[in-house]
Amino acid sequence: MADVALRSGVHKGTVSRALNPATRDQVNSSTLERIERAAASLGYVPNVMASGLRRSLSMTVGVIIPDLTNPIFPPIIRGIESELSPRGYTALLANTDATDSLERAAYRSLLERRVDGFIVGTGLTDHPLLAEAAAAGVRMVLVNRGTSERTPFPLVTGDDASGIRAAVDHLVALGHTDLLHLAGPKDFTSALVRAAAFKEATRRRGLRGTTVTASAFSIEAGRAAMDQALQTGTRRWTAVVASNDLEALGAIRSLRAHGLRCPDDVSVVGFNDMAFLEDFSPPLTSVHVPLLEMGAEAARLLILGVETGSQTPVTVALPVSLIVRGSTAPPRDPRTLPALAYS
Amino acid sequence: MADVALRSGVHKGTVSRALNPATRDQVNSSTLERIERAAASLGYVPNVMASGLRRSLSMTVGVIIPDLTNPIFPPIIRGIESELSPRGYTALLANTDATDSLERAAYRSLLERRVDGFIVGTGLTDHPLLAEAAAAGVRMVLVNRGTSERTPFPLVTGDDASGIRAAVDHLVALGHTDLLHLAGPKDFTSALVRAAAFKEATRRRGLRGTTVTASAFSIEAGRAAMDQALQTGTRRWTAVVASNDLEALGAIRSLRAHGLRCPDDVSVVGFNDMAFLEDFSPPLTSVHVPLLEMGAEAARLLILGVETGSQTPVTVALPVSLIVRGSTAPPRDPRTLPALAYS
DNA sequence: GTTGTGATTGCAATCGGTTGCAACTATGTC
DNA sequence: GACATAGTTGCAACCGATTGCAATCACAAC
Repeated sequence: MADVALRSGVHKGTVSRALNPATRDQVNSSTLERIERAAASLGYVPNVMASGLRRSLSMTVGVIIPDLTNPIFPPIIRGIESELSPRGYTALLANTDATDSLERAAYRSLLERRVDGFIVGTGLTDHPLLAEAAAAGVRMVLVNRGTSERTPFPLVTGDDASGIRAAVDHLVALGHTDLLHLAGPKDFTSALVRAAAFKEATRRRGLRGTTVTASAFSIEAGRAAMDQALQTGTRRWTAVVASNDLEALGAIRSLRAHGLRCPDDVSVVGFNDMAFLEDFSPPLTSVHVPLLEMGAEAARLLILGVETGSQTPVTVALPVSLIVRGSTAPPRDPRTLPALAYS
Repeated sequence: MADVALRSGVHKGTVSRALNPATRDQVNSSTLERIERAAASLGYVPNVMASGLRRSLSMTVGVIIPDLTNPIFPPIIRGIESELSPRGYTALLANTDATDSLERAAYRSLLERRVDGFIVGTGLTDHPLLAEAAAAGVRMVLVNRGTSERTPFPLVTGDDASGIRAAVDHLVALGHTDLLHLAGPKDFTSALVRAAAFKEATRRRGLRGTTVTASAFSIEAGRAAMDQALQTGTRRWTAVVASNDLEALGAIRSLRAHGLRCPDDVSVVGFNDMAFLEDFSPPLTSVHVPLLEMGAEAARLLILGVETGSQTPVTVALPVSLIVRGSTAPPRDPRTLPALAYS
């Protein structure tokens, strides 16, 4: 910038004003043009760090998620980015593998970079970091999963309860009366909310509902939980509502290993409607969650908080919808169930 | 930091030395302890921007990709991050949608943030930005896809040619002698390399090989290209080697729409081995590319370049391997081909 | 001719660390 | 006791912008 000032024969303060859109009108148009020419010919690139240092603003947002390879996160992050980049913000990404130590490290590292705010998608129910952040006056928005306690931060999720209700209604309409819920780990609020909604929905409709809990939101955990469900005595349920698409996929693998077919023997509904579900075997019926929009809304909320300087802990529950594909069908006549099912 | 200095009764220069691991041994251990206590009690968080300003180092790396929701990128980025974060670097993410203007904007925006280097996964064959970056002395590593011209930047890819050869060999072993290559768009080098390898492999083995080119590396484009291939006269080929898993998926959709089954009527091989392929219908045989490792290697190369201050344009081709699943099988007797196939 | 007004521009402090250099202290050596 | 040496710490300039305040200037009004 000093070079530009020298080249155009003005003080660097004037250059600063000329190059900043907000103060551009304070400088004479002929000077402005001269400065702009000088800047262009010198290939001047402003230093956001220096500007940020002075204005204590970094124009960056920290995004903390457990694992980018979990298919729900890429769309969320794209959504976030779609709102950030037009406004000049950039996303700093950190994965935590849901590890407490990595999570602290990521938080700290982003804090050291003076991010203007955080978008957090880890969603562990109890989180000391949140209280800490709140106390420190950090701007933050929770996405996808909330926390058990009240937090001072806004939250953007899908409407979990209504998604589960839609899934149950769909199965009921097909003729199922005995359902299994493949719940997610208890330390995630989304899992808790969905499990509660399942209980409530089956009770209301007078259905039999059983629940098994997977140890993680993953294919492996879903499969293990399903294995367990299939090993305990006589199976009565004819359909499964999973808390997550990955668990649903694991469940289908387990069913297949036990000689049961989906949807012929057992119907399965997933949750999130991750990409490519229609190409799966069978194409998975799932609750569509507007992940992109979720990320975008979270980013909007965060920027609002950053720019107004205050946040209200609203909860935004985005509408979801059931996408019916090939993994759900009317139940078979129980008498024709294959023997293996009872093993 | 001034507060910490005040509190511990030393000069801020000393605090700086005490808190920096590299200069920590220059300060007396009792003073050090006093400073650390003061820092902790004050909740001091160093400002990386300020430090970066002085040292002209930002400890950040810009990652430019076309689209995070393309399933090959999340693993690559995880790989990158796994190398960056232990060394104190953070990734700044930017999507470009393969748009030239967005790409320039992303590059510029990251440059303004004074990233220490770039990892670029866009892979358009001709790229003015690369020449520009090279001229500006920017550190950069290309990942997944290279460029047609020689660039002064290192490149990390999978071994495309050997992957295609493995796919062809596998199909030959099954008894196929007439293959179709579903190529990727010509403006991506990976597509070009794979197409050339296909030509070469079929020629060497004395097979008939046809090529159709998809307009993008996507399901839709793959499907469209396949539709086209199926509409042109009599089909002789019995297997398809796609340039990419998404194209393969699109091809399978097209086949299905034309009343052809995979692998019964037509075998299909994908490329990249993206996640969840084994749950697809049919489970897709694909060339496994070590995406995580690719990202990690790119990050290592970049950090090396940043820290040594010089880069050599090496090309690292990571070994790939064919993962055989359910989408490939021996060809049917041509006479039993369903009539639809000839439509 | 004087004064007021608004538009430009210069000045210099500041943001929060880093670092070469100088100063000071304690210890050891002859 | 003088002096060299190593270990600590203070000093102050600097990184590259931003911005409140003051200075300057041109022009119009009186």
